[in-house]
Amino acid sequence: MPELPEVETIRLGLQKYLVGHVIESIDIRLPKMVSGEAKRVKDTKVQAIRRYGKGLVIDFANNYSIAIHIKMTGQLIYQGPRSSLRPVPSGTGLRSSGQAKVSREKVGNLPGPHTHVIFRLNNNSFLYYNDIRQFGWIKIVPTNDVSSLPFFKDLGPEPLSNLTIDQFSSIVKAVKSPIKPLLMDQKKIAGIGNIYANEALYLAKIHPKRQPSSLSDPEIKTLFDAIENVLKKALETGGSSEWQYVNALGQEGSYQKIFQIYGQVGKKCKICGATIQKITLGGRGTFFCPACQRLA
DNA sequence: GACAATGTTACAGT
DNA sequence: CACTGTAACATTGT
Repeated sequence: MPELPEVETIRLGLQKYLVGHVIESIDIRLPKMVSGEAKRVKDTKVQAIRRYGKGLVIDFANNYSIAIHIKMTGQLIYQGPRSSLRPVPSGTGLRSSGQAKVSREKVGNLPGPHTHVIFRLNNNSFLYYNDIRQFGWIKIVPTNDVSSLPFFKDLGPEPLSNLTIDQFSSIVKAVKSPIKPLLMDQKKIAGIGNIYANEALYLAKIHPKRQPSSLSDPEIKTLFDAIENVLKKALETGGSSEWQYVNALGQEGSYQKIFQIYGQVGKKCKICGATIQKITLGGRGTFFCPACQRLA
């Protein structure tokens, strides 16, 4: 699911296959998914792919950009020659070409019934935007305007790059909502969603309902480290493909195979053997070990 | 049929 | 205005 590790994995794929190429045509099958003038990003080179939290930005040489949010069920899938103009770092879960195993179950033939936008590129390749629930959006805007778009405007710091422990500590101490909704608040910290909030709190042995102001400094540091460890591990394994998520080549990640707490209701805690419980918090499914993650 | 599903976002209430 | 909590968006699967 598209949280920071999943969106970053997609970004690495798009960077590898799109940069340097040119969009020749854009087929918008579901107009409500797209805003702005599509013609602005035709016939100009893709320069870079950026990610902020769970948002993606494709920058073009003419200073226009495509901003994309795939929300819960969006997929961005590249089909075409796998010639790369720049290397992809290893250990990112993006399997090398040749060995690629596209998830037929999650992708199917393209375009499919949930393909809403099709980009055709100059090297005989295609980028498909699929989205079952149609919650996502694609916005074509001048590059300078991206940072003032509603989603990007108020985005908090990046947990894997510019978030410091001091900053995290002051954010935590200032908030009155329980700790789990805080972790998922994109305005406070960018990129953490329901799965990794659950996993990080379990790893840090902190109850999802704990009041942030009640956390000790060591607990805050432990949580800070847990967030980093969980997100890095998820990146290494290509993200979680519990539902629709696949990378830019249509391949699944494997982090869902090592979920410690998310979705594990009724199973035994691997640390203490207690039965994992599920509650609803902030409208989201919340999983925790009642023994390891105590409220008091 | 009821319910839940990775995420924002608009709205109501304090 | 700032903050917090809840429902809504649309579709699929159990």
